Amino acid sequence: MFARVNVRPANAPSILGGLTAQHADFVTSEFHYRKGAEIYGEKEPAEYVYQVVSGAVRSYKLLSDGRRQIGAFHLAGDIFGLENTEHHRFTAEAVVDTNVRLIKRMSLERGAYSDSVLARNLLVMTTSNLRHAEDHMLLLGRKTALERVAAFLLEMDRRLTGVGVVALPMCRRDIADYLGLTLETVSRALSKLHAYGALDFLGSNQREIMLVDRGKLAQLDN
Amino acid sequence: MFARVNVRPANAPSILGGLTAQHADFVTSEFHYRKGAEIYGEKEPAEYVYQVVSGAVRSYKLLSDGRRQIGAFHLAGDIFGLENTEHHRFTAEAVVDTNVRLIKRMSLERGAYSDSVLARNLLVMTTSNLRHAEDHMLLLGRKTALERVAAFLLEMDRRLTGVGVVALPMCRRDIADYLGLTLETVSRALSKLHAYGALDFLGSNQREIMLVDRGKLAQLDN
DNA sequence: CGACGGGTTGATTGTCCTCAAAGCCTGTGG
DNA sequence: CCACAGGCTTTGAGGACAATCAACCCGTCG
Repeated sequence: MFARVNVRPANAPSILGGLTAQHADFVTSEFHYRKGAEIYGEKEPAEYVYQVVSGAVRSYKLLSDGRRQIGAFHLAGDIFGLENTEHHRFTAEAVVDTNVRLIKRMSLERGAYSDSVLARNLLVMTTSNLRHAEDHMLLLGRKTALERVAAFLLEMDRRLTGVGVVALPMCRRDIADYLGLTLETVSRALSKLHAYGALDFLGSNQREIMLVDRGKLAQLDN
Repeated sequence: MFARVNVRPANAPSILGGLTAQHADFVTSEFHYRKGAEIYGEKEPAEYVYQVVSGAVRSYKLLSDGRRQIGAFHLAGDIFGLENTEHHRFTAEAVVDTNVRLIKRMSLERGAYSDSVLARNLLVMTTSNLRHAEDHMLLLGRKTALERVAAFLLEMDRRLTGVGVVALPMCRRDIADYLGLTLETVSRALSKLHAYGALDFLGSNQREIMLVDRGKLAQLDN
């Protein structure tokens, strides 16, 4: 059968790997967060940097009336909470039960001064976040609902280590808030893609999706 | 009367200033681009980093059918084209007649290895771009047309050195493609804000806008 | 002058949102 | 073991906001 929980991906960044090797004292501890638990809040002082060991995390901003925009999902292996600012710019919550590794931010800053490789890695990670945000602006500003959902599935397919199957850790509402849509629109788009023959639903909870025809999805993705 | 062309802002980053002082050989030349001229294209090798001396630049991505998302406007003093990747991720064009200073990217990279201050500055600039993109995702994903236009005006008010007046260098279509709207919707929103008493039009071309009541705009901005 | 670029405004359309109902699965407690 | 509640999802009906299509205005420039 198919794994329900995401495992350590093959493409996990060597950044923290290298970091732990060279700077073992940076890694302070590992922590478990229950589904829905807040890891840090927007505007809180940024004391730590985090790496997802297992599970998934959502980073989001809120408007005053509760509208929510999820800026990114962090999956196993991903590093998040690296702000380079005094305060967090997002709220981070566990999407499902999640294990997280913590690194003290102060040590990273200090390290970056003395260690040009570490400095370079910080820049690479920040650039990678920037690239994702830039692509997501295009999606949010200019793509249709169907195109957004197709792009989302392809992104998750790439990032989750599914063996042909995308096992989404997040609910429809999370997907909607990531894509700038409503949960109903996401659901309708998925149904449409199913009818179109681009995907199949596997599990009983509709979160395991087999991408039957990636070509059809890619065509929608532009 | 009011200046029609943006002048060098007081808050221009000291980053490149310091850079030119310490690494004068990095600055290769200054260049003029006519209104509408392309400075570089998406996926072109990133050879240079740029700084706007006067004028304005738009950075955008296109979908295959021509839909356009402007990721950022670069105004006098701003640095752009700093990708940290081999290739540019946006196309950059002059919004109006624009003067631009060029810095060879290779020299920057080399400098960052030996010079930790320079490395730090690269990170700061990238982080600043990231923060802007993160805020813009919230706008594109979750704000209404009126809220987007209000936020846009406040951003331009902050960034342009207007003496009470925002002298927009870009046309309605550019604003629309920045805000994920159509030019008609932008125009309607501006008319609505005018009727609402939040702003006045000054010039004959409707691009000089006086923010009569920033409070009203800020309220819409959340 | 007449063409053109840029802007506004009106009428209509369409995509997505909102509101609502129902189904399914899981877990819990009698 | 079954009843039932709650979370999550799907689907339908109607409505709203922004897009589209279109007309017109204004200023500039050849």
